[in-house]
Amino acid sequence: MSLQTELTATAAVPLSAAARKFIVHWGEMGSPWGVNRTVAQIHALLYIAPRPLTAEEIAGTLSVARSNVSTSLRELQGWGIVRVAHVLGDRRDYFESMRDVWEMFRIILEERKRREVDPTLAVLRECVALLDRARPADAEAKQRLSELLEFMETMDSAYREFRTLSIADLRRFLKLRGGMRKVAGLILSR
Amino acid sequence: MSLQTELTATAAVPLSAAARKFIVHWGEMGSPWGVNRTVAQIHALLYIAPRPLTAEEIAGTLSVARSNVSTSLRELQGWGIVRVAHVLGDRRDYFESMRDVWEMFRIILEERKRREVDPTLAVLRECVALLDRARPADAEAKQRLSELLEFMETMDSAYREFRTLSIADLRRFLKLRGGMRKVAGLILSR
DNA sequence: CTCCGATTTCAGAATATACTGAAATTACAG
DNA sequence: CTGTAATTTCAGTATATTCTGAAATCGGAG
Repeated sequence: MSLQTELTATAAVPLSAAARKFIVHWGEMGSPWGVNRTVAQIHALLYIAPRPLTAEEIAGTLSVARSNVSTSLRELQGWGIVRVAHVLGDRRDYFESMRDVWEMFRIILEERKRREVDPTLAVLRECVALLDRARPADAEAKQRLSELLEFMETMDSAYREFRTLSIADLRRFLKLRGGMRKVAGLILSR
Repeated sequence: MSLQTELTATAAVPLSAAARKFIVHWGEMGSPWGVNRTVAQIHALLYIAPRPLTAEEIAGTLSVARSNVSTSLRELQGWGIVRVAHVLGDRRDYFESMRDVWEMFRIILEERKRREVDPTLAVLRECVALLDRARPADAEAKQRLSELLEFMETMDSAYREFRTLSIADLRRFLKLRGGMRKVAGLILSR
């Protein structure tokens, strides 16, 4: 028997009231972001945990099936915001969340763009191409889809540039009070 | 019997292949954005339609129940991107989508901030306040939640400023090639 | 190779969400 | 007020998603 297991049947990590509140809320906010409750709760737990946790501990703390934890951890690893760590002399996998919120934000943005924006751009291009040789009755649809495509392409390019900024620069820029005003003054009104 | 009704049992609007492709795709993209398929499809249909449509026509075109259309239209009106229009001498409600993609983008961003970001900020503030008088064991959680709160507050302020720009300025800014580089050069490296 | 703890897979159960159709309500014409 | 088209509400049904627990797989120790 490993040193850590002792006689705990369900190895739950103790949580303060604040920690519980945060985990529950993060779980509820998951849906609009396209991740289910358990995945979001596990992420919340790992984010505030003072040390990496085993799947067993996560299951015990959140009261969900061990198998569910396994699947959810795989998804979080797929997003690239959770990774495996190991403890010397312990065969079990320990999991820890990325700490840097700015980096996490960037990764999630990138991933969502890949999954949602890129396929939509592809479809819009196809549709506009199809409508180029269409009847006059489809003129309105063509106009609308072209505008939508142009909008999304503008956003996409802006995002690509924004992505080239270092986290440090991005942070400094967003923290500037009156930053947007300055941008408007310096760059726009030429 | 009104002039428009004639003998059509299910009043469907004819759709080109491109239009169908767009509507189907937009419906699939709905989930990650927190709206269900029908709502997203109705929005897509109204967006490309050359004229306002009745609920009946929408139901016929998309093959969904009339009552479902009613509920979904209500939701779209709640988001503020669809509105009712009327035709002289016709009692029925006609529905049309907002046309300006930039304005639609702004409205959706605003609404999502209100529904997702604001409540999370409130919870994080509560949690950090609770952890201020907590045991040393919770030091890590406090640190993590403080950082997350600071990050979200920075984003929130940046968004508030960004919101003060006119659509025209915003558009010009995002369309600037090398815009981000210029911002970095002019504002950041002081 | 065998054993055993750790992990993953997956079929079925539980739950949540979306949708339908009938009934109720609304609102306008006559 | 009465009749009727238009719309909304809502209880029940259908569908989709999430979760569980048992079984299979993995992988290292001996």
